[in-house]
Formats: sequence, structure tokens, C-alpha cells
Amino acid sequence: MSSISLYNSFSRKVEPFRPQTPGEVKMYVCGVTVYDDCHLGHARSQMVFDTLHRLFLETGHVVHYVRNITDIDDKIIKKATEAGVPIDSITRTYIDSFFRDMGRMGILSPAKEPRATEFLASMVELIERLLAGGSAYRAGGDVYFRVKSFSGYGGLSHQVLDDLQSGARIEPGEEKEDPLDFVLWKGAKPGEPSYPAPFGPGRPGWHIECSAMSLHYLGPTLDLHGGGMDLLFPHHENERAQSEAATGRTFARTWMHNGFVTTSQEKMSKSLGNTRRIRAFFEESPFPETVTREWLRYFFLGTHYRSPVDFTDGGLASAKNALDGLHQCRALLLDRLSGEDPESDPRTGSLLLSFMEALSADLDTPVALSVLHGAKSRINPWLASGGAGSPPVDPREVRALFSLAGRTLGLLTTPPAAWVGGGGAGTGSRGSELASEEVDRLVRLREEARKARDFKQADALRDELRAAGIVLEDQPGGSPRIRRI
RNA sequence: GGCGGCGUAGCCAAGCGGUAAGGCAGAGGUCUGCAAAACCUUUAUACGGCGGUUCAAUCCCGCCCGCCGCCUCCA
Repeated sequence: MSSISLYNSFSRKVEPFRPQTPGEVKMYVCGVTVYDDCHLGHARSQMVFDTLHRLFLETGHVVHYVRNITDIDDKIIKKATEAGVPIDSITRTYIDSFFRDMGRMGILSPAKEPRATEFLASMVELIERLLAGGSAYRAGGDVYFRVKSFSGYGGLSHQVLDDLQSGARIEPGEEKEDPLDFVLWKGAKPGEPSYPAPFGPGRPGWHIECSAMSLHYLGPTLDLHGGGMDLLFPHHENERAQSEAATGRTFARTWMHNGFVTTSQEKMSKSLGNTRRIRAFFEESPFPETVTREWLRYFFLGTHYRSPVDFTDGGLASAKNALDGLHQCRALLLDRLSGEDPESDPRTGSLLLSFMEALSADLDTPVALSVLHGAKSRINPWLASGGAGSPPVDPREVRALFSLAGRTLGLLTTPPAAWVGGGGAGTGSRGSELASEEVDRLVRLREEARKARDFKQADALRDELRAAGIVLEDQPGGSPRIRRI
């Protein structure tokens, strides 16, 4: 099995991935702040790390995967206040929404999904350690991290302190020693929700939860820490500073950051108001959930994780059509091989090897997909001939490859009978306005016309259905296949 | 201003020193009453521009042009 190499944001190089304990991976990925539904940016990020998670599992690693849920945050408080409801009614709503979205996308659950509210004590303890060590100080009711006390600051995001200095600001009401310093604990103002702490009631700063939770579950040194590119600075830089200041150990050996999803080439973000929600994508999809899931996954996996992906109808249509071809091939293949036990399929072979090599090379999913297509074009002629002669590649290896794609990429898992081809040119689909009884009636009429060789009438009926979003595909014997677009 | 990324066929997208993977769309064909679907074949003297290094550059270096991101909450 080829070894896995990954791009490390810290060194800015692709390096062999070597966990502290061979065969065991401690990975921590930043989850979401639960004040709104997740958008496609979150979808891609979670999908990238899900793929990595699956790759580790496939290569026999034990994976200690932790993904946090931020349920203490100013935006949550603001939303709750505006709605006049308790904070936990907001967080409960969006935690549910988050889990529903992850489920829809087929994201494998991490081993642990801690929430910030469950780790207040650990955070307080960590802050006290920093205070005791001189890395933090109290000012007003707040506690700040003293950035200048950590010599490696800026090392992760490759920022120079002086350059950062010029952009940093002190908000009104803050009493920082230095504009660069960031808050570890925010003292509560009158009327604000708060948690007790030795240094006064308040709430934790944004970064401290990740330090506390990862330390708790995974110890001082992570093998891998991931998140979106936008978390590199300041979030990850600050996490690293406070963690290393507290433990004196390397916080993360490998840092991974995924690229953005854009619309009209612009970053999709809540502040720009150009987001597209995951739930909306699924709810508006003309396809069943598992089909939509594969569709979205294929779309994102078609671009390397560090590059931006522009979310367009054209790209979506292309992804759906490409997937259709793979599914078609798989359906024929499974049918052909139905008498043979998949358990006896080969475990090795050049196809399987190329696929794994692609994934192992810094998660090169586009190349992995091309391996799938390559297998398809080699096996198709044999399949089309009804399995005559000797196949150009071992069909059982192709079956094994498709199954491998299912385990690692979450693709080609929908049963052939449940796959829905076609369409995909944009979501927000219309669906058909025709009731199925009406469709059946028109199809029957057309069949009668065809039998009578009244093709003019038959074609008119077909056109009518087509206009209503129903495409008919005649089959050799029997009734036509009905496809909704 | 500081730091970083990107620019490859109509569109999307790999490759990153040895002479351009893959997908979508298009074209032609097989099949079909005709279609659709499926299948087969086909589609870049060439990688933003100009210099340089090299036996050899899309891949390395420099400059230029264009686009994007981080530096503030953000996956």
C-alpha cells in the first residue's frame, strides 16, 4: 500500500504523513458554529475531511477523529436575543440541522463531536494555566492571550508580527496590552449570558474551545488538524499559540486547509450573503437523497481540495452526466457478475492501485475519478457485447474498484434500480406538474398508437409528456422507461 | 501595503523537468418506426504574455498582465 502524503500548511509542502503512532491517527477538524443552517462551503470542507477519514480507514488506520460544535458565540447570543428565545433553542435547532445535513451527504461520523458548552471547565482550567505561565493576563473583566509572549506566533499563517500589527485593532471597551492580543475569556456585560470562572463570570473566546477539546480527547499533539482556508488566520494561529504556550509541545504535526466554494468566482460566505444552503440543495434537487448525495460529492470531488470550486449549473450538469455514465456501467457490470461472490473479487490490481495512489497523493480526487472513468471505458465494450470473448480487464477488479470508490469517496453506492439518470442542469427543479396517473394514461395511449403504427400521434404524445418534464425511453420489449427531468 | 493562490481545449479539471490524464459539451457512427438512453470513434504542434536557466520547461527563475483569497466573524 502506498504511503499517504499530504500538503502541510505549516511547511507549505506536500510531505509524507507520519502519525506519532504508526497506524493510528489523531485528527481534529473544525466543525461549525450553530447559529444558522450550513451552506455548501461547509459541505465541501466536511466532505474533504470525510474523504481523508475514509482514506485512513481504508488503509487500516485507527482514526481518532474529533470535530467540535461551537455552541457559544456572539452570533448565537444575538440571534437568540432578537428572537426572544433561550440560547439553547437556537443551538438545538441548528445542531439538528447540521446533523441532518451531514447525514444527507453521507459524512461518516467522527468518533467524538464535543460541544463547547460541555467543556467550560476544561477551558477555564486551560486559561488558568496560561495565566499562571504568564502567557495570559487579566484586563477589565476579560482575559487575553499575550501574543508577544509566544515567539512562534505567525509561524503557521506565515505572517510577520509587524505587518499584523498595522491591521490589528482594539475594539471599544477592550483593554488589551497589545492590539494583537486576543481574548481567551470575555467578561459578561450586564444582561449577557455567562458562565462562572475564577476570573469572573463570562464566556470563552472563540479559539480556546478547540485547544481544550483537542487536548482532552487527543492529547497535546495532534497528527492532523484541518479546516477551511479562512480558519488559518486568526483561528488556527491562535489555537496553536495558546495550546503550545500551555503544553510546551507541538500542537499539530500537519495542518490542512481546504479551498473555498465560490459563486461567480467569489467566496461563498455568510457575510457576503451569497450562500447556498445544503438543505436547500437537497430539498430542491429533482433526485432522491442518495442520488443527490453522490451528485454533490462528485461535483466537489472533481476539483482538488485546495483549489476553489465555482458552484455553477454547468458544473453540476457535467457532474451528473459523468456520474450517470459510471452508474450505467456499474449496473451492467453488477448484472453480468451477479452469479459471482463479490467476496472473491481481487484485492489488488493496477486499477485499484492507481486509485489508491491518487488518493494517497495529497487526496488527488480528480485523478481518482479519472481512474473510475478509465475502468469504465475499458470494460464497457465487453459489457455491451453481452460478455462475449475475454474482457480487456478483469470485470471483478472493476467491481472491486467501484466498491472501493464507495468506501472512500461515497460514490457509486446507490443501488442501480434506485439511480435516476439525466437532468441535473441546475437545481430548483420544477418536477413534473403531471400526476402519475395522468402520465400513465398518456404513456398507455402512446403505446396503443405505436402498436397501430400511428407514429404521428405517438410522437405528439411523447412531445406532450416531454413538455411536462417527462422523458420516455423506449425499451426493446415491454413498456418504456419513464424519466422525470 | 504584507502574505498566499490561480490563469491548461467551448466548459470543468489533472499533471508540475522528458514532450498534454479524465469528464462535460460538440461531431460522426451503431441501435431505433423516428427519437431518447446506451455503446463505439473523434476532439489542444500545445499549457496568460515576455525573457532566462537547461540537451530538454506547461512544469524551475525573473518581470508583466488578469482573476481570487487571507490579513475583521467566516468551512
